[in-house]
Amino acid sequence: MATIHDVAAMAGVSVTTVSRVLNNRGYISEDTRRKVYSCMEALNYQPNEIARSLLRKQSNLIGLIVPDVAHPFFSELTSHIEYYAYELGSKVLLCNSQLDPVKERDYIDMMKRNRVDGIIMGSHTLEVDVYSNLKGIVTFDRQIDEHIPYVCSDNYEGGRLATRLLIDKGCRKIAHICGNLQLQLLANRRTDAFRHEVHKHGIEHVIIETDMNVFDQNQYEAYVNRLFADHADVDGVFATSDIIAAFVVKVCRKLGRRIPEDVRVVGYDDVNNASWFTPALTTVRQPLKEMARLAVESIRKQAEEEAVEPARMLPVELIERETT
Amino acid sequence: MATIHDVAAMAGVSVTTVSRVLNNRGYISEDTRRKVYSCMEALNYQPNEIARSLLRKQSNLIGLIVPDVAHPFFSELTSHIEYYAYELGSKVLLCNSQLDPVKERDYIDMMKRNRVDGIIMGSHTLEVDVYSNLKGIVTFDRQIDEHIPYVCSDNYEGGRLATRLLIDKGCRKIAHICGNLQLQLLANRRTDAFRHEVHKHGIEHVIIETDMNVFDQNQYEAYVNRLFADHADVDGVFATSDIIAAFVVKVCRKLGRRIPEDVRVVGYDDVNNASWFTPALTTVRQPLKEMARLAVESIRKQAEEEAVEPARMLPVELIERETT
DNA sequence: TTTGACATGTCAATCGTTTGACATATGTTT
DNA sequence: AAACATATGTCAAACGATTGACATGTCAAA
Repeated sequence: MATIHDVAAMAGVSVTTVSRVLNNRGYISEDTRRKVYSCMEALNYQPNEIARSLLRKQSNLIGLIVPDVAHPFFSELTSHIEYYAYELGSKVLLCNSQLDPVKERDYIDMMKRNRVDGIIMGSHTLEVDVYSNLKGIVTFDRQIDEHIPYVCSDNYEGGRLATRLLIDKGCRKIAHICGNLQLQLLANRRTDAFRHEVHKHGIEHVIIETDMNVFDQNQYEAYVNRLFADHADVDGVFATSDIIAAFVVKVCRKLGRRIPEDVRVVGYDDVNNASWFTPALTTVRQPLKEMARLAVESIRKQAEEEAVEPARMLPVELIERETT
Repeated sequence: MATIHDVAAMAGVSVTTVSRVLNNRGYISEDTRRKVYSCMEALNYQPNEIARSLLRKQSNLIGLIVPDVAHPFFSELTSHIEYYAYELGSKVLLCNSQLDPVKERDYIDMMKRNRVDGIIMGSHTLEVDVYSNLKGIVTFDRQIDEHIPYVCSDNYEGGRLATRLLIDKGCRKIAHICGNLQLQLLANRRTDAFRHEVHKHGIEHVIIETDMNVFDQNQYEAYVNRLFADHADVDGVFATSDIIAAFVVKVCRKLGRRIPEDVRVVGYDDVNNASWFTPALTTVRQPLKEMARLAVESIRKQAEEEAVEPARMLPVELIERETT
């Protein structure tokens, strides 16, 4: 690969001059500017960003850690983050933690070694101290401690809306399938809201806590099968993700229960999938794109040492489709 | 951030010594080794990979360009690529081209500037010369020219299997929905196979060419609606992706056609989605994970200047589920 | 004639790390 | 005593680019 020296040599000028045209500083005549540009073209010169990063102490790299990009929720999130990073002239370094603490820690260290401008955590299994000593960080729907900014949506309201919809539609016994409540996720607020609503209205209910293992989808089916085996009279299900909801629909169909006549189902997230499904899924929409925007913005601000809001919570929206 | 000098100063040794323990070269006593490690720990030292990359002329970065990670096919591909990159100690730089030639070109230049070890192209809209002058490159299901290695699956066989299944099940009029045939995609072999089979058996058929615009999913629905409006007697559909197939199912349901009794549907790819759908989709499975492995391996080989196979084609498999 | 804008050059330091060449010890074997 | 392995140090160059300081021009305006 050609270096700035090669360009200078070919154009018959000094490297300082080339650098000057490259960075638009000092005086440069139109003549040399053109000459330099044409030499860069001829040599297929691309300034070495690695050298620049070293000098500037800025990599323009944003690290993104998610449990698995193959999961629709995270793939859509990733897509939006990439979009806003590109707008900023930054690049996205992608990592799947598989919720494996070893891999996650490894990735965080790797990112520190690569001097990323910041990390967006869509996953976390580790203790707080690992996250400190990072230029920038923001978590996604996860509150780790007061010093780490996060963006999330109004999980409590989402849980309330979903539960209320099922109650209003006349459900008598409602199941709620959620993730592992031991993990300190903000998503657990949905379960809080579910509990509150269901008690307020005196509705019979059951809560199923899954391992939230994103990767072994067969497990979901087993959970749902068990649910209907143990509680044949369930006529409403509020699942904490659209994928789980899809499995509920699948199992119901196998069991011969009609949706929404016999069982009503509400998902969560409103991933693209939700609208492709037949029947189309009723769900609670998170403003994913806007959340991604705020996350990237937070990293940018931290990199530029501007002040950042420690927490951003965005509104959710109930999307009624065919499963209720 | 602490540098190797800080570590050396704290440990009371020279930077050369620290570098020696870091890279395991030369003689080092157990004593100093321990001392150096504990100082690194205390200072939270992480060797600056940027400086290393500059010296080694190797970034350990693999660039991945896809149309959009939000698309299930590409998100699964990305996930597998990330997996194998991690195994190699490489990192994945993710780019969505949105099939926008400007953005794609911009990204390729960016990757050259960042001296990636290679690019995996899951998308391509550009002329060949842009791809040359790259350390490593491999395309995914796309044959650009003889000098650019690619990995793909047996598209012709996939098309044949899907078409034959519909014929064998007794379909009289089969529709095939494919992408833009102007783009030089290997996926077009599926259409070739469809044409061949359908002629061989004298089956009535119709081919719908879409813009393959991954992002505007409403378009798919419109295409499918038009299909059934124009050809009410279609009783078999072979769609070139599972997502399109999902829309076929959706529209059929709206139109009151039963699946598989009235219309049989075969998708393509076997993305995770396909098995979540109700009814579960019959589809042609591409060995995505293995394809990802080969792509990453090809980049690694190119970076290490080993010889690479110019083309790798993997077998596909017909997965019969509930839509046929 | 002096001043100042314009144009380019030379030189050296800096970013953080690696590496080879070479020096200088202290031990341990022959 | 010579030879050698072990352990560490000093020094400098290299990777590719940026930048500030300063020099040296030319040319036009005051």
